[in-house]
Amino acid sequence: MGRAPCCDKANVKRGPWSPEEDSKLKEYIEKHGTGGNWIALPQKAGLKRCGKSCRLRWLNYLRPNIKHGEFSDEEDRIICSLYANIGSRWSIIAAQLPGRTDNDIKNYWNTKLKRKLMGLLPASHQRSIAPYPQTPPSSFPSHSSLSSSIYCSNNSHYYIPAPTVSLACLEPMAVPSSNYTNTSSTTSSTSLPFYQNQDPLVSVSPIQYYHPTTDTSMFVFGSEASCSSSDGSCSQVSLGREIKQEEMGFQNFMFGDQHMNKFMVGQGNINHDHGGEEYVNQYWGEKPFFEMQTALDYDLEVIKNLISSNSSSNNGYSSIGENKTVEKGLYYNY
DNA sequence: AACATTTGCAACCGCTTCCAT
DNA sequence: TATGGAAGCGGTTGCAAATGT
Repeated sequence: MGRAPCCDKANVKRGPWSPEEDSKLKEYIEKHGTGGNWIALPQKAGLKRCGKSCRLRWLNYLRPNIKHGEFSDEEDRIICSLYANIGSRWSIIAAQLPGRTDNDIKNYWNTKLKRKLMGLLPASHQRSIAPYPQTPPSSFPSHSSLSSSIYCSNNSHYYIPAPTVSLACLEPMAVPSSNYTNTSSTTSSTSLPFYQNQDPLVSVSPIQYYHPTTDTSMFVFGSEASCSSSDGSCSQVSLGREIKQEEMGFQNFMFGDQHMNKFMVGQGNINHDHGGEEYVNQYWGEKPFFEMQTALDYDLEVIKNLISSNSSSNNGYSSIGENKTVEKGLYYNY
């Protein structure tokens, strides 16, 4: 039993909008607003269109201050940077580009920008990037939710994309410091004054923590899970995507250590109410941490990897063994 | 000039999320 | 807490225009 259709498909007009329809819709919304109900709007406006179609037409074409035409270099840069960090979250990307719609950006990316980027790397640089193996190396955490298509290989170094965020808006926050200053799995005090990035844009990205005294940064994918579903599984968001996990308090993380020039990815339990900290599936990468941030080279590598991993998967969704699903270049355990 | 292919983009489809009840 | 309906979102499709042969 599928869901009921949003409108009577047989009695609604489809296809391109006529100028008359446009002016009817525009006139109605300018006079009455949407009323918060797109389904009822077409009838009130005298249009034989589906409410969803009206909404799309208004948002993507008719609403004021819509910008059409060429994208600037600055817009290109913003799109690339955000795509590298959050993937195809077009609505979020669009929110950073005034006047641009998610549809516009998506079309621009798929038809122009992606190709432009794929041809942008100079040949010498392209040769320096080792082809990404289909599967992670054996040293890579076998049960980690961070795996094949997110990690990048560059010679013997493996790393995952880090968010390119500023340290400008940070709020104090207590986070575990074990395994962050020490590679051993022994726990340590959590009193270090880390600061959590509060930028709403970054809230869908790995959370960045910063320790001002030691001038070190740490990125954590996901958040402490709170279990509420009846089947005992948990949901949390990492990179804006949902991760379900069976064990309470487990989260996926990447610790970057600027002093050691190393980083670590893995999973851990930092739920202090349930037995403190425990880290599993650790993997220490040898890519200097600072190299993972902000450089355009880095973004291009990530983007290239994302593009190729997306195009090689089945519409971005393909099964990789039991309980694992590739989604837009990442796969998770659940 | 005619036809084939490619490109660009508007619109649609269906799934997920949100929110009121 | 569960449920249903509407909005939001991202992927895909269809088609006209542009370009190539």
